[in-house]
Amino acid sequence: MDRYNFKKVEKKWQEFWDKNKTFKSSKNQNKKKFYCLEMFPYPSGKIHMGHVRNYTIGDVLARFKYLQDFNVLHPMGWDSFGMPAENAARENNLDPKEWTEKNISTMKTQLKRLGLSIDWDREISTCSPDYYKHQQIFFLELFDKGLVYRKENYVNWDPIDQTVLANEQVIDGKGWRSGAQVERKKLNQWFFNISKFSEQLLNGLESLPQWPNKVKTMQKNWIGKSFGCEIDFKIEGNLPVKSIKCYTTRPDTLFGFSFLALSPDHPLSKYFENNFEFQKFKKDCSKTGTTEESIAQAEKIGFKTNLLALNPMDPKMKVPVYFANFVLMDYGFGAVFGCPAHDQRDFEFAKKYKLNIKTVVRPKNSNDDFQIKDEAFVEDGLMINSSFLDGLKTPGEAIEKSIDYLTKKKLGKKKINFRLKDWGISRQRYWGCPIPIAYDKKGNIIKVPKNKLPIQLPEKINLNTKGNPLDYQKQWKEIQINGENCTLDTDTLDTFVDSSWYFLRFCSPESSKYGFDEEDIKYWMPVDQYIGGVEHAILHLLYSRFFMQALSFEKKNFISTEPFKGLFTQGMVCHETYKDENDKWLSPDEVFTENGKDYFKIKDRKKIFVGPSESMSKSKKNTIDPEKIMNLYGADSVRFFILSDSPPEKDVQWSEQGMIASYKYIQKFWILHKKIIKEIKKKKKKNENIDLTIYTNKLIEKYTYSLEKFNMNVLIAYLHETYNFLNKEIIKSDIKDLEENYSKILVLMFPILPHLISECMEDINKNNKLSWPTTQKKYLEEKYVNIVIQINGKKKSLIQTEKNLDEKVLLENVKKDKRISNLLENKSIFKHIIVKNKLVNLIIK
RNA sequence: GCCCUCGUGGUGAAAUUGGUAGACACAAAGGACUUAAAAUCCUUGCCCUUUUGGGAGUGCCAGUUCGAGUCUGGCCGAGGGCACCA
Repeated sequence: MDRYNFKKVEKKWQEFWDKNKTFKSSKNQNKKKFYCLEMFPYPSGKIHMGHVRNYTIGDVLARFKYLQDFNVLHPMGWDSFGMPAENAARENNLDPKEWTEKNISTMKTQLKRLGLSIDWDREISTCSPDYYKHQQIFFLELFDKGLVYRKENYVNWDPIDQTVLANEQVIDGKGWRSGAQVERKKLNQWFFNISKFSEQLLNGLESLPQWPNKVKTMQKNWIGKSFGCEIDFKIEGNLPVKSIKCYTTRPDTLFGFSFLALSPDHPLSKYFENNFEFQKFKKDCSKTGTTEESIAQAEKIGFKTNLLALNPMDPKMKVPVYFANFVLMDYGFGAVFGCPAHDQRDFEFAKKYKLNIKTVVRPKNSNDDFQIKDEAFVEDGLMINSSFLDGLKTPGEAIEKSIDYLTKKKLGKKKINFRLKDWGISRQRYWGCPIPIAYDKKGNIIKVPKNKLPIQLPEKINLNTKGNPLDYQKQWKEIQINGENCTLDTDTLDTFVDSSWYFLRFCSPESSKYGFDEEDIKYWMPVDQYIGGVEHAILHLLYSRFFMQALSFEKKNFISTEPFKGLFTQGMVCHETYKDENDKWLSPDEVFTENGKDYFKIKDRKKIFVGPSESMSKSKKNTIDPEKIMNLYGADSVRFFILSDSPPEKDVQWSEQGMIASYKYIQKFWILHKKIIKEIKKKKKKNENIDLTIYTNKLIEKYTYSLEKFNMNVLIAYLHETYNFLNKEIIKSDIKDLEENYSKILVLMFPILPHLISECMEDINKNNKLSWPTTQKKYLEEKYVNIVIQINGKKKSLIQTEKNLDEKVLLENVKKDKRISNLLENKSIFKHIIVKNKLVNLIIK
C-alpha cells in the first residue's frame, strides 16, 4: 500500500486554498461573526516553535469556527518596526527595510507551509507608510483631545555611543556595546496620558470573564489603585518653602514619624544645585540607571537638608528632611514621610542615619510595651504611643480616624492614588513611525497638517552614526508648514503604539481615508478570541485597551471599548540544554545519545552536560527549526505534535520521540483510511453496528466540549483512542453506517490535520461542504450502564445493569455479586447511597 | 517582602467539576511474527500473595462528607509576576 506522501498532499491543498481564496472573509450580516486573532509576529528572520504553537492553536480554533458556520475573520500581519532591524542593519551594513521585507517573505512562506487558514488579503505590515500614516493621524487626534503631551523624562544614556539605551540593552548597569557605565539623562519626550483612564482600565477588567484571572490580576496590580491620604507637612528652615505634600496609605502611623524623604528629582532639589555634596549624592543616585529594579538593588542613601518638617499630629514634633534615593518622583508627590518602625525601607534608612525609631503599632497578642527590634512591624495590630489613636485597630479604624482628624484641621485629605504611569512613546531610533510634529524657529510645537502625511522615513540612510540617525538627516528634517520653515521631531514612536490598533486595521485593511471604517468595526470588533504569549500580559494588552479608550474618547462610536473579548495565553516550547566541557552551549544537532541518559558531542564523542529544559532561545542554542521539522515530517505532524503533550496554557517539552509518534500516527491513519474506504465501497449486504454510532456520537460530544475548553491535548488523546477503536472494531465485519460515521469523525479531525483530512475527504465525496457534526440524543443514552459498588466508600466491584433500574432490583443485583456477597457475610447493611446509573455505596458494620 | 499559579506513575499528562484515579502518549522490560534486523502487534508497570485475591496510593498533616486528586484550614516544595508603590 502507498505511504502517505505529505509533501505532495500538503502542497496540493495549500495551493488549492490559495487559488480558491478559501479563507477570504467579508462582512455578512446574516451570519454570526467570529474574529480569531493571534498576536502578530515580529519578522526576525524565520518562524520559531513558539510561533508554530501559537498559530496552530489559533488555526484549530478558526477552522472549528468555520465548520460551525461562523463568518470567521482570521488575519495575519507583521509587527515590523523595531530595534532588531536596526541592529542587524548596523552589523551587516544592510538596509532595515530590505532586511525586514526579506524576513517577511521568508516567514510568510513558512506560515503558509503550516497550512494556516489565514485571509492573506488582509495582510498588513506596520512599517508600511499605508499603515503608519493612520497612526500619525491618530497621534494628532489624541493630541487634539489633550491625551498627548510633552515632558522631561529620564532615559538610559550611553556616554560613549552617545545614544539612548533600552532597558534590555543595559546589562549590569553597562551599555551592551560600549560597556560604558550607563547614566541617567533627562530628555524631552512625548507621553500618552494613559493614567487619565486608570479607573476605566481597572473597571473594564470586570467585564472580561473570558480572560485568564492571572492576566487580570497582573493588570490590576500594575494599575495599582490605593486608598490613602494626602498630607501637607509644614516646613521650617532657611529656604522659601512653607510646606511639602506627601501621599501615604498609612496616616495612622504619623506618631512614629521620624524623617521626611524627598526624591532626588523633587522640585526642591533646585535649591541644592550649587551644593557640591548634593551634586555628588545625585550623581551617585544617577549611576543606578532608570530601571526600578536597579534602584531596588542599590544601597539606601540620603542627603540631609537643614529643613525640619512638623508633625501634623503634634507640631512640637519636628523631624529632619532628607533627599533619599529610594523615593520615586513618579509616584505620589515624590515625597514620603518616614515611619521606620512600620516600614522596612524607612527602617533601613533610619538605622543608617541613626534616626529615631518609635513603635506605634503592636501585634494583637502583645502588650503596650511592645518594641520593634531587627525589622519593621508591618502587620495588622493595635495602636500604641499615638495619643487619640491608642487602642484602635489598624489598618482600618485608625486610618479612618487619622484622616478625619487631618481633614478637620485642614492639614490633609483622603486621596485615591494610582501607580499607573503615563506611557512614554518617544524613541531615539530610526526604524519606527515618525512623529508628525515639527518645531518652528522659536521651538513652538507645530502639528504637521494632514495633507503632508504620512511623514515617511528616509530610506537608505547611514546608520553608523552616534545617537539618533534621523538627527543627521538635514534635508528630511526640514518642512514648510504655513509658509514657515520648521524642523521635524526626529524621535520615532514606541513600537507598542503600532501594535495597539492593528486589530482594528485588520477589519478595514484597505481603508485609505482613515485607519479603519466604522461599519467594519461595528461588524467585526471585538476580537472574539485573542491568542498569544503571556509575556504581553501587561503592556501590549493594557496599551491596546487604552487605545480603544482614547480613540472613542469624546466620540463613543465603538460598540465596546474592550478590544479583546476572549484572551488565551499559551505556554512556551521548551527543550533540554547542552553544554560542553568549556561551558559552551551546544545545539541539539551537535549532540547524540544512545541510552537517553548520557549525551555526547558528535564531533569528538566527548561527554557533555545536560541542563534543565528551558524555553527555546537562540542564546542557549536549544532551538528546533520548524522548517527542518516540516521537511522531515510535514505540517500536519508538527501541528499534531505541538498540541499533543501538554495543555496549551502550560509549557510544552519538545521531544523528538513525540514528534516521530505524531508522524507515525498520520502514516497509520492513512493505511486505516484506505481500508475503511475499501469497506465502504464493498457492495455486500452490511450489518448493523450500533457500537460505532454510539462511539461516534459520544466522541462528537466530548471532543466538542474539550475543544471549546481549549483542552487541545485531550483532543489528541481522543484521536489516538479513535484510531484504536476503528482499527479494532471496523475491519471485523461489514458495517452499515460506516460512511456516515466515518465522515463525521473526519470532520472532527479536520481542524488539526487539514491537509490529511482534505485528502481523505476526497475519497468519500469530492465536493463535500463540511460542517461540524451534531449528536443524536438516542445514541448518547445507553441501554446498559456500569455501576460501581462501594463498601464504606471504597470501590469493591463493578456490575453492568440496565439503565434506570429500579432501586430495589438494583440492590438485589448488587448483593448477588460474588465479591460483594463474600464481603457481606456476617455483616449488616446499615445504610446505602445510590447515585443513579453510576454508583451504589453500602455502609456496613 | 508582596501578589498569583501549580504539586497525580520512570516521563508528559487525563479525570465531563464531590462518585471506577492514572485515559492517551513517550520511555523501559518481557513476548509474538521474522534466518536476522527494521516495522508492526500483545503483555507488564506500587506493595503482599505461586494463583485466586488483598492492601496502600494524587506533596505532608488535619477537617467536612456515605464518598475528596477535586471543598476548607495549616504546613512543605516548585514555578511565574512585581515599578522599594509610601
